[in-house]
Amino acid sequence: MVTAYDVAKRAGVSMGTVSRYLTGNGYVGESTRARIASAVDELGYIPNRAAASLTTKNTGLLGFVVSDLRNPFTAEIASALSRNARLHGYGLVLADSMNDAAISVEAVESMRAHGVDGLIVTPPESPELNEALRRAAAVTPIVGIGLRTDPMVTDLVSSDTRTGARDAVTHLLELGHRRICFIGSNSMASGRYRGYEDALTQAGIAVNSELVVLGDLNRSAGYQALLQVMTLDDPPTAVFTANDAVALGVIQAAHSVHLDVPSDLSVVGYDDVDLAAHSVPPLTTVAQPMAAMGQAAVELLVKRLQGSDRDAGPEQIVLPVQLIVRHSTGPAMDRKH
Amino acid sequence: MVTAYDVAKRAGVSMGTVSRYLTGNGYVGESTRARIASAVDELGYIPNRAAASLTTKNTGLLGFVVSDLRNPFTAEIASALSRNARLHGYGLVLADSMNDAAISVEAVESMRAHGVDGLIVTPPESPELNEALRRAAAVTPIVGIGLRTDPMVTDLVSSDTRTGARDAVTHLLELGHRRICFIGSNSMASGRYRGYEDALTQAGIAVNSELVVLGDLNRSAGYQALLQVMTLDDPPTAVFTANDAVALGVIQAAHSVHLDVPSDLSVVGYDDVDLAAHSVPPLTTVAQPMAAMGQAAVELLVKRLQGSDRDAGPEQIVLPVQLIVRHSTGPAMDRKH
DNA sequence: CTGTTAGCGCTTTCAG
DNA sequence: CTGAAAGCGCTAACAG
Repeated sequence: MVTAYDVAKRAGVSMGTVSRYLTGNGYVGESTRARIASAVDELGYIPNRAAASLTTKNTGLLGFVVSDLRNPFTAEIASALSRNARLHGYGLVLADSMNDAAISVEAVESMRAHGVDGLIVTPPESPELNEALRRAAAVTPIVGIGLRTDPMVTDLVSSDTRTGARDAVTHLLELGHRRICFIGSNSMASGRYRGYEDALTQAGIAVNSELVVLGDLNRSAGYQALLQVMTLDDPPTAVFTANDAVALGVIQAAHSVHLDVPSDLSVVGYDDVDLAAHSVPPLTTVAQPMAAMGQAAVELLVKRLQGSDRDAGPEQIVLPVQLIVRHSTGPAMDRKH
Repeated sequence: MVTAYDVAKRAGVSMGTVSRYLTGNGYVGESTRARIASAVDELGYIPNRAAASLTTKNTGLLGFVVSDLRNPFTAEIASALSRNARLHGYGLVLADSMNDAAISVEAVESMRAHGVDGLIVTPPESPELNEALRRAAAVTPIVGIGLRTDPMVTDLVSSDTRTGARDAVTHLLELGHRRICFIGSNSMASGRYRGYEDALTQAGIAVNSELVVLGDLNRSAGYQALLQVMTLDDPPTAVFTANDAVALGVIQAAHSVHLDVPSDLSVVGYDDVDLAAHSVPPLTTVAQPMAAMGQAAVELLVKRLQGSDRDAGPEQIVLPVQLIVRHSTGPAMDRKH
């Protein structure tokens, strides 16, 4: 292995000088600089960051504990993180927890052992993880992406779900829909539900609990939910769902009962997964700015790492979301005939 | 920061003993062991692997330079790598090159600087990368996933593309198709094309160059290609494409000219991307064993790292591929009427 | 079974 | 502007 010492010897200088050259701390004469430079590449020298970290206390590594890499959503965030970490001179250590709390905790510890300078985490799902993060936060800046941790020990990057949902429902309202169904997860406190309420309220329409169905967030849940609401005396003409999977299930259910989307029923999803653009009809949905979220997360972390606000209180960044109108939504039809 | 020294002090032993306890090398008495154990967790001690690496020469880190994380394909491999690395006690450093050769090279160097014990790389696309890998290979075991590097310096994990393609075409043949079109990329040397040839030859059918169209591997290329072959005097009744995107384009084109899939035209794709299961009709396609490939890559690397065959010649693992029959293929129809 | 003692490769004072 | 020297946290002989 070629070390800084070898470089020093070859360039005829001391190790201290080589180090100053490499780190950019302290002066190095013009000609010395040149000699070191050529020694470096003649030898193919690559500095050992682990050794450096021993004195500098940082490894140049950022950790990312991701809930599920196979989700295109988080994969895109991971991609953005990799890119932005690189742009700031950091490497990225990745651990896919596959939605398993125990693995997440293990991953956080492992990353601490590897001395990551900062940590990025997507949806902290469990008390144990929260606890592990709390411990880690004492040593290392952490930023969460997406959901908020319970005791909010970390910085947070999220998107403006509530506004996104409001926009989606407003879009439906503007198309003339009045009976708009919400199919979502169990939390009425979710931004998606609140945005739905906001839009209706703003339009002077009361929320009708018959039109709100809460359950799992997958295709079959959407399928069932739609069949259920269509049995109402006065069924909805549009539905807003908490995610695209549900929306796709809704569309499928609609077809199964010979309802055309969008002429008989408009549906808007949430997330803009890959599938959304290719469903039939292509899905109107709300896209989260994944790349921007990844970038914001890295920048937040780097600011903590390099800035003076190392110990400032938790910060939160909320990014705007975008309604993407495709072909699953259309004008409300008069149900009379 | 709490160090091994603190633990030693608290447990009333020497650092050497703590080290032996931690690494498992050498004997540590029962009671001593217990005292160290409690000191460790009272203090919340986490060993510093970077420091350890200084003497052990390994960091417990595996590097993964991925061609494009947003491809569900490689994302799944990344997920498998993360999982298997963890199972073997390694962390995973990830760099998404976004198909950029310069970034790939930079990533390889960065990983060397971080001292990864081994490197995993998906499709080495450029001469520069090949060169960087060649340099790195002198120091670190490398395994490629997918394509082969030009001078084959690295171990390789791939899937049996040729057989997969042959199976796909044979499936079409068994359905009675005789005029089967191949839509693929520019390389006739590709396994996919060769598998197509194999199957036809085996069935005693000559390859008809009219039915082979080579070009880009995306949706619109597939769309165009189909339109083109359908203008032949005797158009194909089935098409085998080099990937799912192309297949989806083909289906779209078929619909646009009022051809029903599969009754008028059968189509089979390659890759089994997420979309494939959800297209209309769901796509018959060939799935690569991504998870198995990730696992094989890690195991190959770990074997090099821990085994005695550190310097054995390059090894190659070819994993079997699986034809997934869905609904885009059906019996050949007589074109007479 | 356990303590002592050299380093590992690099950064960082501190003198020159 | 540059050299010398003292560690950083840990492991690996080597004695005992």
